[in-house]
Amino acid sequence: MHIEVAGKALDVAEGATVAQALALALSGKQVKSAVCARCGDALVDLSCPLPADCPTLEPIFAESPEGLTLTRHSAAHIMAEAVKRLFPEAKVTIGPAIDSGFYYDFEYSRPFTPEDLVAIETEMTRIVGKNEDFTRSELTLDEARTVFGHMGETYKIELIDDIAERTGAKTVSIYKNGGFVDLCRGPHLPRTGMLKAFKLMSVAGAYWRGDERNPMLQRIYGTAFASPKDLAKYLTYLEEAKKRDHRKLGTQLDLFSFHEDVGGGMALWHPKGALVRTIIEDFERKEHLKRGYDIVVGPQILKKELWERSGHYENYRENMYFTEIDEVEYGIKPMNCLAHMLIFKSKTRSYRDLPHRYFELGVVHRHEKSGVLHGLLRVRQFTQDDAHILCRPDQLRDEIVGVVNFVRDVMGVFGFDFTAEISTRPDKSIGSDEDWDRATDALKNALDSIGLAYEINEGDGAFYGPKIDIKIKDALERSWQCATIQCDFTLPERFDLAYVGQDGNRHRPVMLHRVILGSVERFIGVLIEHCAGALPLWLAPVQARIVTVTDAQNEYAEKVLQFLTKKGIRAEADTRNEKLGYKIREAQMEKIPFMLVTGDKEVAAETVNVRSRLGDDPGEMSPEALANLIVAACEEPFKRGGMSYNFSTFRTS
RNA sequence: GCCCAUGUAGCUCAGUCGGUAGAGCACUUCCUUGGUAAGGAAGAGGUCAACGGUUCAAUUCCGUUCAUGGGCUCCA
Repeated sequence: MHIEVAGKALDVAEGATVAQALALALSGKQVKSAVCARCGDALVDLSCPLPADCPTLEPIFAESPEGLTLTRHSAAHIMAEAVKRLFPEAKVTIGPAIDSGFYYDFEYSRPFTPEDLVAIETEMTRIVGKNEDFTRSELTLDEARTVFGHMGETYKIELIDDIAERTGAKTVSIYKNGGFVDLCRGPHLPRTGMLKAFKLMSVAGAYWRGDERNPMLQRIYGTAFASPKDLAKYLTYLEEAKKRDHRKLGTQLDLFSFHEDVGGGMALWHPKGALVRTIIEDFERKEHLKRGYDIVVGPQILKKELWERSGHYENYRENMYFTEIDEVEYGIKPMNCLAHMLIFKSKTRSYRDLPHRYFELGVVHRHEKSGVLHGLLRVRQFTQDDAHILCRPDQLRDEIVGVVNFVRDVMGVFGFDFTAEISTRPDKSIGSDEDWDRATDALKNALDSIGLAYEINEGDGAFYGPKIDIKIKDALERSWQCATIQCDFTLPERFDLAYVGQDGNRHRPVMLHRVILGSVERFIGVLIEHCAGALPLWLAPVQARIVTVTDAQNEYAEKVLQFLTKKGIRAEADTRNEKLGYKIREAQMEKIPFMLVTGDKEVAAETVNVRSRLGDDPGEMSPEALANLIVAACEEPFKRGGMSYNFSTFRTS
């Protein structure tokens, strides 16, 4: 038969295997290093006979994304083989490749221990060393049920039934490596020996099919790469991420803490951390005022009846805290919208005055499940930079544009790139098709007009309206959801919000919920990891520390400190009786942007010798020049978005 | 919420196969006046997360609670 192999047009004998076909176009070494092949759109095993309808054949190597996924999937099978050898009673379930490696879920009478992991890893190494073949065969459903029934693999039978029902398939494929047989779509590595680099990472509980009503299984996580070098690189990356962990840095830099006696998910902000928050919040308040928002403040608890009217009591009660005063039940707010609605409703509104943009740095409480709490990234009390925009339908698009531009400008200040996703109407939702179409179009339109690319998540919107989610990317390429813009058709309806139109009639306003940073807590957590604790100059709790060489310079240091403080710079003086190197080290570890070395030479010249935490030392200069440098550098990040901001304090002591 | 692991000084961690504990850093005092990532000495600091049980005796073993960490979407 006539096909194209790796770009070369060739004649391939009938009945040839994929590997044999590849060998016609590639060197022996290349064929040996291929893990599978792409035939048309499908991936096929090298050992398979060449499929009849296969116009093109391309080798897939371990280094490619498909090759990596395949390698990991095969690693999962090898791990399962090892587990079945060591723990014959264990039942296998599923074992896919994932972004960070692979896992396999087992049912076993007891949890696997770290010692078990070591033994399993050793067994895997042995299996790799034996270089067993992965062999594929096709079975009818009944044959497959019999095979797995004999082995007592009840989960596999459940999967077979599920596949039959879902796809209508008449046959399934199984793969065998060593003594281990698994139901699997494949393809796989030709031989176990081709697994060059793997490591088992952790054990965890996981529900069968992710459903907490199902039995808890034992999941073993591992990772695998095309080469030991890639594996080492990944492990280094994990180390780096660990070093940047905001929980660790939060303690080290004395920004915040959690306290057992307070309860989970509630942060205590120390002076330095609280200062960082204060600056961010101050910037946000000012910037919102500049952009035509009004600052409002709502109460922390509102009567239960109000939450019933909004629908939160019905849909969100599980996540809310309640309290009682004089036999009246109150709900602690998990969202800020209710007060904003009532503010709008407090008097008759005219079409002339729309839009109303209510901004609140609102403290909300949400009862997150105890198991999901995570440092500042997942807490139970947090502050949202929340706003609700109430506008006429014809203003919707421009309002969305305004919000997206706002997001872009703010993320630019912090140095985050971001991407946008639009989520459309889910199956379970309220509102007319017309409303949904109009709102979804407004969201798309707004992004189009700004020229921001976006993905569509069909059916992923909230039940009350479509939304835009913004995901930012940090220095380690991890993405975080912060900003969201959500259209809402329910709340204006439920609260009977109205404005008087040009025609003198009552009209329903459109409502947008939106946050820029999302949760201030979470954002600061992400920011800390992004900058590895070295907060940008404008946010650094201490911007400069004067370090004296000996106590002979203490008086001068005090003078410089007074001067810088008057200039609005957050400075302090380290006049302790310690050596210079010691003070420098400490300041460096605290990630203070500028260390001002002050010895006899500087006193005489009335200068300071400026050392930067980055190592690009600006050198000796007058306190005046330094103050100007810092002030200018603090303003820099805001210029890109055409903004300006400056937080200055004038401490007296 | 569920599974597993962990909880010892402010921080990082040893240790006790059941006989109430130790290091380094940080802190305090003293010596040292030293030019860009740790000078030296002494001292103080702990209901061994909390509560209950077993025991002559529990920080250690068992149970419960609280907190922290890794998971609980990836569909053969």
